[in-house]
Amino acid sequence: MNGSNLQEHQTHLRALLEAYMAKKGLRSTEQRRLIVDEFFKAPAHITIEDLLSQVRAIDPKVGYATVYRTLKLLAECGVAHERRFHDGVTRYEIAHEDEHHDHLICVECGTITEFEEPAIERIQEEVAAKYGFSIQSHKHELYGVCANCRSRKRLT
Amino acid sequence: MNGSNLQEHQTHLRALLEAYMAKKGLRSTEQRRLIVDEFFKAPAHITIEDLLSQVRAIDPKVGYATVYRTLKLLAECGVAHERRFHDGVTRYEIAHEDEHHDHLICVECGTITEFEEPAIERIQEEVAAKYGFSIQSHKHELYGVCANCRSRKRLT
DNA sequence: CTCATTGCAAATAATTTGCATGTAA
DNA sequence: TTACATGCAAATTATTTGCAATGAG
Repeated sequence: MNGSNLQEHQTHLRALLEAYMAKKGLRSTEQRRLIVDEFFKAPAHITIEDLLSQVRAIDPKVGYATVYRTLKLLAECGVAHERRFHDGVTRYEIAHEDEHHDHLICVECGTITEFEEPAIERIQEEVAAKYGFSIQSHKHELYGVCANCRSRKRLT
Repeated sequence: MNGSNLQEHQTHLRALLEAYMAKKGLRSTEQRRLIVDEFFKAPAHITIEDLLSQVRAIDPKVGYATVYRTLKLLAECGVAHERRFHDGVTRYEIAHEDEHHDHLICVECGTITEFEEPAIERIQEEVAAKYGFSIQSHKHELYGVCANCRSRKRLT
């Protein structure tokens, strides 16, 4: 995805949010705008905790609950996805233009890498068809040791 | 897997547990025996809550924490696996003889179906290799609507 | 006897909610 | 003005832990 597509995609997501808020009679507040802006700038798979401190660097008065509620809102309207990996903390990720990606999670350093594999997607659909199941979403995570950690271990 | 293999497998798991307990100097108590027996009889993907009431039907004095600690123990020695699906509750599953299976989860009725797909396993390994990543475990869950719920919906 | 285990209750951790006050529209 | 939003603190939910009493080896 090139720069202008990224730009367009963000614009699209913001429009999605705006439409959802209009439909529900929700209001655009200073806090929400700030939280949303920071969320778009934040690294993928950010936690509420981390996003809160990023937000508080700009406005220290923002409360925990507001960030929670705003991210729930983003998740509801499809702008963000909630992800829970093995550490019991919910992480949020901007909705990708292409939703078909999964995760490699390093159990040593916690690094999360995304991958995409159309062949897996296709087989998933076959499996679902076999069971008469219609897929709405999926979660596919590989836990193990990343290349970095593996080479670090070989050195020690 | 036929009946005698199932039997053998259970025996194997019990031996695994016994060995682990011996190694760690842990004791075989009435509660642990009861909880483990009930766990083996319980449906797959049982919650602590449900297992506790199953256990309390036999011995009402057993505490929540004991079930927790016993299932943690089973998970540690590889007799059970902890699974967390989208509802925020930890579920436990008996370790299968064949570990390579994944889950279809119905978002309507909550039914969890297991599936096995060697082709996906193989591609996973290819993906991992591409990133220099060594897989220790994985989680692959398909969320959607099961055949039953789909036909029920068509009728209404 | 010794030390792991139990059951209870209290502690944590993550998240959610109630409510008085603030503020978009 | 009206009712949604905020920030705080308190409530919830799931899980974990401390500890005195109990019980296995």
